[in-house]
Amino acid sequence: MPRKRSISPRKLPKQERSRITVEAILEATTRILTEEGYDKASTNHIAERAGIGIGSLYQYFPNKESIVAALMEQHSNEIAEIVESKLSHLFDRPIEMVIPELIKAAIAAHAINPRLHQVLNEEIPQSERLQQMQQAEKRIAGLLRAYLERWNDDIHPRNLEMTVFILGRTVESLCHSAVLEHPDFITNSQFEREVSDLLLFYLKRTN
Amino acid sequence: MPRKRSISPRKLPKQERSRITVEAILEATTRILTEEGYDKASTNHIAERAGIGIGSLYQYFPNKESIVAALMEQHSNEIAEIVESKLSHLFDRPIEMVIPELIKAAIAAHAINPRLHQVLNEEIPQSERLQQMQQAEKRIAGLLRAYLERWNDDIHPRNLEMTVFILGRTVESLCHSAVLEHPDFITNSQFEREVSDLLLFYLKRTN
DNA sequence: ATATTATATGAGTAATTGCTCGTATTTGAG
DNA sequence: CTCAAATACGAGCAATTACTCATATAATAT
Repeated sequence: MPRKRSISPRKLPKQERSRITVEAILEATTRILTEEGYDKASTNHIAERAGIGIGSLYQYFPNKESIVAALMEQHSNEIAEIVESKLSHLFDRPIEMVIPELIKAAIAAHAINPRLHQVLNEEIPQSERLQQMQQAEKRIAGLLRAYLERWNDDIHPRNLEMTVFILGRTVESLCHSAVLEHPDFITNSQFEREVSDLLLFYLKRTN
Repeated sequence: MPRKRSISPRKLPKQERSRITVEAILEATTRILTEEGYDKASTNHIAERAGIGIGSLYQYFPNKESIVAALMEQHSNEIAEIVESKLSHLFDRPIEMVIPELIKAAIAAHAINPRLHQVLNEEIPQSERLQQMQQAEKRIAGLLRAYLERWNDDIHPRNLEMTVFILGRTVESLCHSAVLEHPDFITNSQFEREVSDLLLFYLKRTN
């Protein structure tokens, strides 16, 4: 009977000081990931930069994997919440209004901590990167699908599933790369405008 | 004077048997990366699966980094060549013909070894992933820019640099994700058609 | 004050890592 | 055949890794 490698915390902090310890661990991990990269994020180093003993770290996290998982869930939720809160009001608005807002939201979400987002997305070994990260994308894909279905009379995509995929991937990929590789694109609103056009002409096409 | 960590081979193979050894090393590394992931690719393990001694490995590669770098350059060249050879004939053809071919080429390029492409793109620590990988994208971006300039009278993008970026990123990202996450999309030609529409309506827009 | 629980600690361990170096074998030129 | 150059080898080292455990301190409850 192979014991599953647990991801959940070893024990929950009950006093204030331990809450601070847990926070320090997550903060230190974030700093290391963004400043030094994933391969420098050893548990010993995390404890050191958090200013705690290595033993304390293992009081609350059963293994290294669970620390990164906690960080992913946190970051993933922040992103999904930004997009969801911006789009939830716009369900009955026409697509010309929704798409630009979606793009603005995606850029804002990526601007929280671009480097952390990059490391979490690109540097974590597959085996550790559970579904947690893609969970945000799933939630957003659900929103998009619901929206497209609600406006079915105006948009009528050839293939709903494929359109949701193209929409989601394009927005995510373009905003992600732009924030990291072309911060100059983001300063004015031209980039938003271009990406909006890309998607709007596609969705509104008639044939 | 800090000695730079070299990437180039320690010595060049001069006899046939050493050429075989070098090939075995690269092949074993590819197999490990695709089957077991980057974090299982230790130099000892590579030598073992290549059927050679660890000492032999270090005859031709100064360090682990250089093995991955060699693999990246190889893979990167294969991809760039596929796309370039397909597009070089089409410089004077209209965009309605070129875009679908570009997408077909991109899908074909990603189909060579999708899992290797994924690991090389998503699992290698930033510090090791030199520019070599993005070199293929740079070459392709150059082609796209030249094409857009040649058809400047028909397409007149608002911002050439931004349009090249959007074009390149969208094609790469959609083909990459589709091959890995939606192989069912690839079997028929509907996906090609959809992505073509996405880009064509954008490029041909008049306003 | 005492007992119980929660929290903190870091020396130590077993495993793995990238890599060296002395030595052995094979090859091809003269 | 001779011999220098090319190639192969792998035991072993220093460094790093994830993680344990015995012990100590602090907070809380009674």
